[in-house]
Amino acid sequence: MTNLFINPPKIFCFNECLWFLDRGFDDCLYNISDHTIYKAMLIDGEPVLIQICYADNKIQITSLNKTLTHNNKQYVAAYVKEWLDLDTDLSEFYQMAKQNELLSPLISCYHGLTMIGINDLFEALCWAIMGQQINLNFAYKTKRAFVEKYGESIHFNGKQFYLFPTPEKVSKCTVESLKQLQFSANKAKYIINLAGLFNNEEISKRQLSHLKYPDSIRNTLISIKGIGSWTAEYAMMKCFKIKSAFPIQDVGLQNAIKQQLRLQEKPSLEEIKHLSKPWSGWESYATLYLWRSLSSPSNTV
DNA sequence: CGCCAGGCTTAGG
DNA sequence: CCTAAGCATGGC
Repeated sequence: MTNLFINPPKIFCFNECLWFLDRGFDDCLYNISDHTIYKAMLIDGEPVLIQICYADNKIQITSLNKTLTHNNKQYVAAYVKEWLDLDTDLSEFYQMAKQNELLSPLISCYHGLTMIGINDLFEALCWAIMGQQINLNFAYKTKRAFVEKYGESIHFNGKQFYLFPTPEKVSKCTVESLKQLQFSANKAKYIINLAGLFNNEEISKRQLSHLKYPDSIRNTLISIKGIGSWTAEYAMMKCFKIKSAFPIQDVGLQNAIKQQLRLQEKPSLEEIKHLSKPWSGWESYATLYLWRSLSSPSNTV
């Protein structure tokens, strides 16, 4: 057991983050109970269970099954900062949002919500591919089946905590085996192919992080089969934390805008382009808050 | 049966 | 660059 503490950013609300994480979907890669997050992560190649809670205005992290060295602690702190986007100062976003018809109610309702991400690029891309064009409940169901079949896990206090399957493991899956988990044949192909690219180090987060412009990251991602612009923008938003990333064709975004503005029909691409002009530079956060608005309570503001 | 769900690929302008 | 068609799967 090792404890460490992180100071949250100025604009931050742990409870809003907890609520988002626990907003009604069955995510198999963390657990929430008693205002605490439990998540398995890899430290020095070894699965470790950490808990994250909030006390005395600090984020408190505890490793539950391993004593952490000084370097381990730094790694875990960096991991959590990245996961919860704690190095982003939201002042500028909030200032813009305050003057925006669509966003101003949302930043007051969900004040302090941050971009909870997916640190691992392979996981982010697989998850985005799994979620393409199907309802989210079903997407989480297939993700659980996949993770429980191919992912490592830690047993702790009578529960299993899972890690996302590695590219190495997934690259050896067959289309048939994934179809049994209710993947479509195409998605199975895309994910197995993607796993091969990661396994052969033809693609990595580190390599893409060095690219100078978001467009070059986007173009590299889109060149991979199964990754279109929605998936690329999703990964840029959730994994690279690029603030201007924007899955503009997202059907959830369309529904959120329709609901917020009480439109009869979903807004067209042109309407969304127009509405999103003021968000320039913060499109990813605008999308996050609109997605958040789709989950109860406070379905409409 | 029909329509929808946090789309993608391919073919053809 | 843009549009349309075809594809694929489960939930309601």
